[in-house]
Amino acid sequence: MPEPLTTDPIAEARRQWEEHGWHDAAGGMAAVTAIMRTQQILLSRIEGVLKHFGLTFARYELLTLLSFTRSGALPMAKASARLQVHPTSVTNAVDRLERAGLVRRMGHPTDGRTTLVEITAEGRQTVLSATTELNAAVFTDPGFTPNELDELNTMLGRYRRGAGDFIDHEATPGA
Amino acid sequence: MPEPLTTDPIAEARRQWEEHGWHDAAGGMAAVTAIMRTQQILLSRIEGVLKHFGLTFARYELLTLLSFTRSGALPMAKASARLQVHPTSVTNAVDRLERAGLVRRMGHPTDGRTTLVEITAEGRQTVLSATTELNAAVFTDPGFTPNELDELNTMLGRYRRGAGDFIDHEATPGA
DNA sequence: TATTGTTATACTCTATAACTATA
DNA sequence: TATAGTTATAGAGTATAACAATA
Repeated sequence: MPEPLTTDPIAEARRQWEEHGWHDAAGGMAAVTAIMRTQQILLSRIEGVLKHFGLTFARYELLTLLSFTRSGALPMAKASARLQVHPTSVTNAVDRLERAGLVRRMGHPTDGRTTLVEITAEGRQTVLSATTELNAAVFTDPGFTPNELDELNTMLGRYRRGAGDFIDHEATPGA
Repeated sequence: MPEPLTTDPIAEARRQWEEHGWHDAAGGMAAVTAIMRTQQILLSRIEGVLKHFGLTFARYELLTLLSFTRSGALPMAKASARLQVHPTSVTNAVDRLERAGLVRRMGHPTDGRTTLVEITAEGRQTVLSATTELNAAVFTDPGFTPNELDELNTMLGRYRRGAGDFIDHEATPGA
């Protein structure tokens, strides 16, 4: 990685936006770019931890989802919908996880078309260890104050709902 | 894309975190996951616009950076540092942009090692059109209130500085 | 005819290592 | 010896299209 910058590149971009007269868009541009960059930093921290377990964030999320299920199994399409990723991404993730022995493919008992993904005992063990380390290394102190976390959860929850990410009754994620 | 969810998957994950006794990490997990997801939504909106210009977000950012330079040119390493991406990513982006006629590679006048990237007239035209459309379609109304934008800029600016993203004197990006 | 999932293909960005050329 | 950049290679996620099997 390169040397540290001596000035905030996003603040600098915002200044340029203002100079070009794009006042209405400057704040939005800065916030959107900041979200992009923050995601990058967080993802890099997370994947640094998950690497120890041979997992990527996408595969970790799939394992976590399965581990929270009563039966430990889910149809591929359900996993795709819940994780909000493309079906081929699930196929790919399951391929890798299956090769690692963390999940297993099974036929559906009544619908011959659907494939069930089931987490294995080893998968449960792995996701538990990974979560423990992730919680300690990132989630317990992600770099925001408790107050900021509440604001983020409220604000982004509202944003995601507005973007059609989910149809919710009225529950507010924050607090 | 799959059918819309009837419940917020992040709120659901948070509930599971609480149930497992991971109270200290639940809020951080939810906020971090929300940032990830929000980034995905925003990026998809942005790339939907940039597609009309044959650009990706990474290439758009490079073009924008060059267009804000006095001379319209920058050494590869400088671009890498400013955009906070890997040198090979810059090489790749410049390859594509050069093939599209939007930038041009030039030798450095005094240092034979460095390559300068210069934006072409067509590149300037393209980045201006793209910015106009991006501002209208996304940045002017990104889905957050002006107040929320300020909070995001302040909060994420502080976060990025804390993460060592840049060494700033004291300037606060928000407001 | 519609749905589920896989395969093939392709295109991102990212990262490491090996290499050339220059300072 | 250190720096700048390219190349080769590999891996990740994402996406479209074609296809098989089943409902």
